[in-house]
Amino acid sequence: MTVGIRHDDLRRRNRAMVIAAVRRSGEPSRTEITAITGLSHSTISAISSDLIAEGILREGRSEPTASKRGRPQVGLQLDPSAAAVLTVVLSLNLLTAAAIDYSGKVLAEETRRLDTLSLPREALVNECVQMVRRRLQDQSLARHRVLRIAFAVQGTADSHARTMLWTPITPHGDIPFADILENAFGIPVIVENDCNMMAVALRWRGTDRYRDDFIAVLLSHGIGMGIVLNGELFIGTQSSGGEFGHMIHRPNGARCRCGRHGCVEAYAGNYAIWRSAHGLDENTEPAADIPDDEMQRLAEKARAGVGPEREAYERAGTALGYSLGSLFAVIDPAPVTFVGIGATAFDLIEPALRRAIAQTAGGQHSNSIVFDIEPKEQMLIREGCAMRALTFIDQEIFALGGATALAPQLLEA
Amino acid sequence: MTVGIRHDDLRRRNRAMVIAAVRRSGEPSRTEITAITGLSHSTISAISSDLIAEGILREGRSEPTASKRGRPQVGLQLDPSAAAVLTVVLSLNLLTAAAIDYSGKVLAEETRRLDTLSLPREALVNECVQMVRRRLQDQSLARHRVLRIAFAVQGTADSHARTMLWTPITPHGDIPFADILENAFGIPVIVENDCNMMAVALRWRGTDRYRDDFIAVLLSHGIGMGIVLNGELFIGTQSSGGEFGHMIHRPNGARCRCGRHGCVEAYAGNYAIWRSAHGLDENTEPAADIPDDEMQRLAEKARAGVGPEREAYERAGTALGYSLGSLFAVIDPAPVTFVGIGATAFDLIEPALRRAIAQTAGGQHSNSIVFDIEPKEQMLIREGCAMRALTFIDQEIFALGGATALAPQLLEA
DNA sequence: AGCTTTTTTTCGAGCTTCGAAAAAATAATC
DNA sequence: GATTATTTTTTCGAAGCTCGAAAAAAAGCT
Repeated sequence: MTVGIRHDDLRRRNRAMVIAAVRRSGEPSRTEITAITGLSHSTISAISSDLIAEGILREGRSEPTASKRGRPQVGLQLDPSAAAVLTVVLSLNLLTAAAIDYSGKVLAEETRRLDTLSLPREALVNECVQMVRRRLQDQSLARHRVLRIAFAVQGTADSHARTMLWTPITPHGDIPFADILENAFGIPVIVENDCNMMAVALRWRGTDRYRDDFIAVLLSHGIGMGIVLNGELFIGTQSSGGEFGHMIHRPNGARCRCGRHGCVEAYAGNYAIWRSAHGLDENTEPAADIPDDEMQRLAEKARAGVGPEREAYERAGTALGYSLGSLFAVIDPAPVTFVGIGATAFDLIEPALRRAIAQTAGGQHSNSIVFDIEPKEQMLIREGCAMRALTFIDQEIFALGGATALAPQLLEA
Repeated sequence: MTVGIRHDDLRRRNRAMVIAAVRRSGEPSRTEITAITGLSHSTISAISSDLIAEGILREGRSEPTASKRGRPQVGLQLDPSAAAVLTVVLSLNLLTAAAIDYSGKVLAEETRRLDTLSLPREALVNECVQMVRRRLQDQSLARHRVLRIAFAVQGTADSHARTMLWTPITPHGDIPFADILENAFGIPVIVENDCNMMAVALRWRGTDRYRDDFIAVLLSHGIGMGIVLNGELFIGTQSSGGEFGHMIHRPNGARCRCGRHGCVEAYAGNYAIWRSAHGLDENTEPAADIPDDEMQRLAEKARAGVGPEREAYERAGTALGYSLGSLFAVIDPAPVTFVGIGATAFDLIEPALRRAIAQTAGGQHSNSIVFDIEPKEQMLIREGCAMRALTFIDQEIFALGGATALAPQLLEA
């Protein structure tokens, strides 16, 4: 806001605009880009011709748009071989990496089960480094230069997206994954919160209502949230990634994994539902991990009829409803996607959730609030990471123009 | 984000940048503006010479910066006669209007007491129109053209800042004040929430910690909030102006003025403290209005020793603490200024507030969170309105250049 | 084969910013 | 008091960008 626009910024910004238009629209013609960006035909022609010459865009081969009068439009698409990115997702007992080409297609992927809770710090770091090394040396990336690595983790990252500050999946904190991986491979790295990446992915999926303002809520062992406001990912002033799960539902209430009492998570996390369904006191120590099929069985029992299981899900719905409603009081209502294993039991949660939300200030139009379901969080997180890394390349590297002719990345460790 | 930058946008933006630099810095020299904006000397020279020729800026007369070697810097300041704005603030039983010159100085003001709760809709609207008419015809504005009117009201405005949707100060809602006043006077009008304007004012006061992220909380009959994030006023997706006062503190708790139960306001608003201090049930109907001196007396009693008054303030602090802490879980902690009559009793509220906030996720660094006090809300709201309207002129009118030579506004109704 | 329609490129004009040099205005020095 | 040094501000030509209009390209229609 405080810095002026220089003359050469202009080209950079407009190049970024054209690339963004292509990334968003699939295969727009130059004329369509003209309409999207509001720039003139001449400008779009000049910029896209540059981008094609630099190997960033290419003309689409297909010519399916028959039966129209004049010169046919020729669609522009991202050149898949212009670059590649790596995504790494670290979650409870699971490490996943994938190679993605510049157009966003998955080239290869790999998953490993780890006992993250008990693994020593060094071993955990080493697993990640080895995984990245294998992916980089894999032949799927032989013809690509990898320009970015996006690392997503459950928990909080610092505001510069360089260090994992805290996570519930291991007792070790303050791990500077960005520095570690950059030193090892010489490729820029960003560290991001998993729920934020879910939100980014939803935004790119392009559903109408997930454009400007929406929320992604992870219902898993813990509760997480990613928020998009005004079309941009909202990260708080310290980039903690929205600790929605630790909003206070009931002062001095049930015991939470975080050590405090009354958090939403202590009512709606897997362990909380499990604890409540088994009739345990709400101050019972949270279980470390509960397998997905165990939660599925719990949900089945709850669906079968009234009982402690049903009540546990209702309590979860109430906690989520009041907290979402309180959030909506400040943020204003927005569509919500529930992600993760808990989302498969949304039918059990929804009635109590809607009842609770209706009693809050943000719930005045409670019935018009839309909820969506997306059971598989892993894919969503990977998608978000990929888009995050790719748009970085678009804006910070390819928009510059001259700098495109970078030396090919070194793939040695 | 989706629209490209045209060549003529460049000048517009850089002109806006120069005007903003002058408005912010007081009386910067061209060289200082060069440093602030990052533009070249030549560009700043050209732009400021234009702005001076158009009567938007002028060279400062004072030359106090002695004792330096070379050619002395000559400061640039806003030309006070370039334009003027009107601010109108409507709050419980009070209507205030002020005329402000382009440099931000108050030219004249007027205050009227009204019984807003009982006044019919037509009469209320008429009071506002008459007030504006008197201000516009006043000779203090004889040599100024009024380019904007900013109308602040307790309650919610629509997202286009045109209609007052709902307010606690009168039973009438959906009053299109912007259209009414524009039709009457032919001057563009914006309708804003009072707490948002408090936040805008704090931002312009220029204290270091009120730059990028901070919160203004109005402690009055009701509880309101204005939030600035990333240096910009945050208004929710529907511009409801952050109904923080109606976050749920205790599900099914005390009765709130809004008809729901358990809202923060039902514990921390004037009526809630009064109700609690008098030992009334928490479901007792909220009082319509409580004079400031009555609240002062309550606070004195609470300071005198332990008793129901002291407890009432503690309950208020607890409610505010938990809610702020929950908000901080999502937004991340930020400095807070408490504004209004309740802020004068902050010494009574603070201990319980800090205790509560320390038990929430957002309160991990509870002791490092800074709280400030600003008892007089009226002045703050007026200041915010003025800056809002003035920056509108800066960006939407004066940044354009050619359009500056607008015909003088017609002052007739 | 010629005409119409639509997309894309080309080309000169008009702005804008920038860097370097010149001009302006003052303090320091001799 | 005249000269020199220093800092601010303006001037001027060069380079780059976008735009509109016109031309070129590539189809369908008659």
